[in-house]
Amino acid sequence: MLHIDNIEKYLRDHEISPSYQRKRIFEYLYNSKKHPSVNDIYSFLIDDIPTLSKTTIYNTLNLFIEKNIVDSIIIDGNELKYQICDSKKHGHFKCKSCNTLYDIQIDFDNLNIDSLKGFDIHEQSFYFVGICEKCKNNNKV
Amino acid sequence: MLHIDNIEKYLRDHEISPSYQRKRIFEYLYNSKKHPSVNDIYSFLIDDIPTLSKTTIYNTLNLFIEKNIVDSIIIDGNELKYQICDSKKHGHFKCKSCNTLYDIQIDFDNLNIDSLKGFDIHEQSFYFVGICEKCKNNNKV
DNA sequence: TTCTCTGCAAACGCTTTGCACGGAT
DNA sequence: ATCCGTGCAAAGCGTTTGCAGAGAA
Repeated sequence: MLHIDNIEKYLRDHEISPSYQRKRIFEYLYNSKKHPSVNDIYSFLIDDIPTLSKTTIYNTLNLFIEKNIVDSIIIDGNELKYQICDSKKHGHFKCKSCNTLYDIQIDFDNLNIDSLKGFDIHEQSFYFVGICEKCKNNNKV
Repeated sequence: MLHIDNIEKYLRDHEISPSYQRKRIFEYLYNSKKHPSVNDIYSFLIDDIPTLSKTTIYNTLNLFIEKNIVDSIIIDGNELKYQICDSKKHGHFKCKSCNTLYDIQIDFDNLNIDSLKGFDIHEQSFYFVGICEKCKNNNKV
């Protein structure tokens, strides 16, 4: 797991001038165990920053993506989710019942997929949808 | 690869009354090597069926999905792509250069991912983005 | 007739764009 | 004074919904 002890420095190191909004958005992403959407970020920060607009969140996230410190993922097709880039590649499992998005560690390097021979891979994504163990036990789905 | 020799019967067998539009949309999906979007289907069929509307394509595809004969996939986050359901699970590789979407055969059963133990998996998706061999050779990207 | 299918028009939700104000340097 | 970040308002785009007319049985 990526460890950052100084967000302001981290942003500067990635050529991002650390405005208050940008720091708070990054901080929320960094501390979040989930993979928040723009609305999640907005709902969380609006109490602290009453003037905050979603445009700023979109601007900021797109800047972060451009500077390669944040990734966007899409599971359902409705809204984008964001997460701090992590060198360790992982996939996702989305529980249909509780809507939790779990990180799934996958050893991509050992996949050895024949049909990918000769292709340059820049990005990869792997996800599952189903029912998580917790919901299976609680709700007997 | 799924083989269907009578589309009308295939639709009836899946509780779908085979209207002309539905047959043509299914036929296009079935013959298409790509994974067409609604716009792809519309562009292809509009010459033959000048009254065709995108609403009908959406209606039809959603009906097909409901009846489990078509899957929708999303790679980029902008528009949905559709494909005939195939029992053999596969992933996708999207070439950034030529925008081709390749099917990638993956042995999902042998993945043995520890963190998925105890989870019920209903859907799974696996994709890569990068440069395909053809584009590497042609354009020396 | 009755029921289903089609397709126009409008609505919807997420994201982007245009632009002007305000703060920092 | 200049530059950059912010945020309102509007536009954009893919998809869904409302609804009425056409067509099948």
